Amino acid sequence: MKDARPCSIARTLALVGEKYSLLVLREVSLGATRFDQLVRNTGAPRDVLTTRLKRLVDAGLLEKVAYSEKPPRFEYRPTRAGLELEPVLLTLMAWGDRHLIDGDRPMVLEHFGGRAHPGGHVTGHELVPVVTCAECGEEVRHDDLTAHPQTPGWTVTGPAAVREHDGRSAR
Amino acid sequence: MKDARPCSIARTLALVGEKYSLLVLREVSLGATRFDQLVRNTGAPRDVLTTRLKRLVDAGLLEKVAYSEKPPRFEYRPTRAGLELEPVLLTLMAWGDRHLIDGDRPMVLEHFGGRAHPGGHVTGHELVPVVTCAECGEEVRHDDLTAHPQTPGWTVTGPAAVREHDGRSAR
DNA sequence: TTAGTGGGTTGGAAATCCGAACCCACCTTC
DNA sequence: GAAGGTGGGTTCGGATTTCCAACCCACTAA
Repeated sequence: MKDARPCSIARTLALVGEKYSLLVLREVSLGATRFDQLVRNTGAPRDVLTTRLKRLVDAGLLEKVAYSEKPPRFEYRPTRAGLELEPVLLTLMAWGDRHLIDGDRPMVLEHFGGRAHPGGHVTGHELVPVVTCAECGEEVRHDDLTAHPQTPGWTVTGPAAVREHDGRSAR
Repeated sequence: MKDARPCSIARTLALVGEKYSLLVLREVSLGATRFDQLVRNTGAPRDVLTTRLKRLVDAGLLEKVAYSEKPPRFEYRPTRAGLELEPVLLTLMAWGDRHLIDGDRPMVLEHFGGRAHPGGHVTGHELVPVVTCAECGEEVRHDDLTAHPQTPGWTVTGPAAVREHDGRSAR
């Protein structure tokens, strides 16, 4: 990855884009925080898992917490930053559910939103994740976006073209 | 990846989780659809890019459209399914902007939402992507989720644990 | 004619991934 | 107290992938 467009997507992927990294985060989010659980549930080879865990801990996405001395044993808990990657996992899962699944989905997420009625039955509903804009509250559609690269020399040219500092429009 | 938890995240990543694949989708979403643009903007080696493009076309995320005969030249346009991965890109970018950036963000997305006033000035605002639940409209928080694996033998055990087959509700 | 461009393909070196085996400390059961 | 099991790794050699530079071919422009 020599000199590509400077981009937060690329930088994030440099951190968690290696094989198994996001699956590890999925598992710790689900509560499987121990080494052998991670081996079983992600399918990663043990040595690969070791290096992934090291990397994620160093990056501050996981923390290594001892749950036993003698023998020293650790679990890997997601930090706040790690949990904040959950939206990525949710959108990946939603896409896979929509495009890759033949029959039933392999996992259903139940969402307890809408300020649970105090005292009443607390009932959830199925989660249907959608990306919206915090500013205006609307669902984000591709055609409503315009990209403004901040680095000179890395303009965009397509339908989402930037119309910068010169009267004529791009393309 | 032998036998791991059956999961749409894993299946989606098996498709687009290889190095550069998501960057390719970023670029075609931005309008850079030609081979050498993709080489420049993603930083991928040309041969790797060739195999990635082949894979994405086969999977139906891109379509190869001729824009010149003699010599035959193609561009790679995102299909609807490909564009539907944009939420993944947006959440990755949002995370990187929040956690990885020292100074200014490398790219700002302008959102034209809220049903543009017909005739008036069409002004956008900065996009702040948030994952919400289409069912109840609320922002999705980790603690509001409960996972229900559908495959026997792949239960979850953590704070998002499943509470199956016993009447009491979660939380 | 010479140079340049778009879109690849090829070859060898470098990095990564993989599975299995091994290790060690502890706990339990016979 | 020997035998086996478990949790958490490390080490090994070999199989894949990735990388990068060089090359190729068809065409266009100067």
